[in-house]
Amino acid sequence: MLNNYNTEDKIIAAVDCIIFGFDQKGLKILLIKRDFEPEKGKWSLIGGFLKKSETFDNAAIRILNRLTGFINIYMEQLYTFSKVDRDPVERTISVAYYALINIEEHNEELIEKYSAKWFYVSKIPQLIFDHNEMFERAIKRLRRRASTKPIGFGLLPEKFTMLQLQKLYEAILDKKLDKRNFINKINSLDILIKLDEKDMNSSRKGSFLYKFDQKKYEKKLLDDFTFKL
Amino acid sequence: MLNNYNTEDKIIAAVDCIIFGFDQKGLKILLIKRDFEPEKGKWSLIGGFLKKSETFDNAAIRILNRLTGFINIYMEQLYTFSKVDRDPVERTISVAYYALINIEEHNEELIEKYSAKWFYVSKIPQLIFDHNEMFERAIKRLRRRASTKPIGFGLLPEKFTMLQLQKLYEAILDKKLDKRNFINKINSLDILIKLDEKDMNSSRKGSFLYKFDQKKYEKKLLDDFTFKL
DNA sequence: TAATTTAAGTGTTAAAATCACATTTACAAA
DNA sequence: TTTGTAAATGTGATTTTAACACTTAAATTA
Repeated sequence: MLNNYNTEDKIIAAVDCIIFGFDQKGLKILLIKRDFEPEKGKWSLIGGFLKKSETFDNAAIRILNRLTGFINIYMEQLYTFSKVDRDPVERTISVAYYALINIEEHNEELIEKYSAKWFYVSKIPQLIFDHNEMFERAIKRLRRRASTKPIGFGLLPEKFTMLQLQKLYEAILDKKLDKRNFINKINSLDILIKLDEKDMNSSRKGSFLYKFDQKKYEKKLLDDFTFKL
Repeated sequence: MLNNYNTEDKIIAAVDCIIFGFDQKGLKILLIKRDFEPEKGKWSLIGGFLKKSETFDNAAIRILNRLTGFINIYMEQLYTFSKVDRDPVERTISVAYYALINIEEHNEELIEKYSAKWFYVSKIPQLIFDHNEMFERAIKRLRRRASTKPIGFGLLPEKFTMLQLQKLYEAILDKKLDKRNFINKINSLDILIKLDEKDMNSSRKGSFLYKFDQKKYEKKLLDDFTFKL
């Protein structure tokens, strides 16, 4: 005899995404002005509801894609939030994800269509529901993760300078780093490709561009290598 | 006008607990023989369903308490599993938690009542649904967490010897540690209280017992102290 | 009560990683 | 060709980690 769980409560499950981006001035997240009640007009994370036929990962990708147009970005499940009254309309649980995107490549039109806006992480407004809590957890996780896995590269353009990379890590880790020590450390990891090209925007001398060497990194992983910054 | 989410899918939400314990021979988890279909008779994590009126944390505590009688133990949300067909009966998502308990104090009767059994982590049988995957994720998390937070103490009796503590960390981290280096390291953290008592079971000389000094640890935390093992 | 047995307790040294720090170089613009 | 600007580069001091073996305390037994 199959038990059919008939007596169990059913609830609505949502997904919310903390989308990180990075520009010269620092780390940001993408927020939207909520266009429906409750809390219409307030700032909110990007979210949506789970369909019966998909996983939370699927839902997160679907939702992120709808807003940004991106299809292949770093995304990780963060935590599941379930305070009973977190959504005033109805009992809803929400699985939060965080994503890292290259801010230069996002789709302007979509951003506009959804009245989305980038906010520096030091200036996040009050958000609906428990979204501030979600953000706090996300940035904590990002800080830990970025110092043990090379996920940060997802926030940069494909080609970047050492200084950009350093500024990125300074933004993520929220502390100043020493230039020489940083470069020495990165070089010792030996997971970047130094290109012949230079970025001539920042100085007369120009600074060399680098790429992250995904293949080399994966090969090293097999050899018990750990990224540690 | 309040949107009421009427058109959204509703699903059943479950909680599953990976319960860690520790004895002289190593790290273990508590499993039960499932007494209802589907998969009746197979080994499974301890689980239950989320009620509309509780959070996942509440549900996890309730479920754990029903089985072990414990009320105040280290427990942490791990990950949310949502493969569409993970439960063959019905679409169900499950939030996994892991808990650390002092194996000596658990309630024998309850264990028997639920046909529960301890399994060494190196000898976990095939479990129902995606429970093996849950276990793998739990032990990975435990390993990381135990080396940055002093959670391991939850697995030991209140008073313990240095050797017990070392064996515990060897079991968690799954590697041999050097006795002198381990003691030096622990002592340098300065978060244990050395008692006047000795444990005379293990040797003629007897070995001193220690307690974890929660208050001192918390005070140090304020001072930007990090546990690192 | 002296000798034996057993695990507990204890420090030092070498190697590696981290940290602090200042000058030279390449290039464009004037 | 001189000047201005940011990029590029290396060394020594300090701290942390890792390897390693003998002495001590106490119960047991001869």
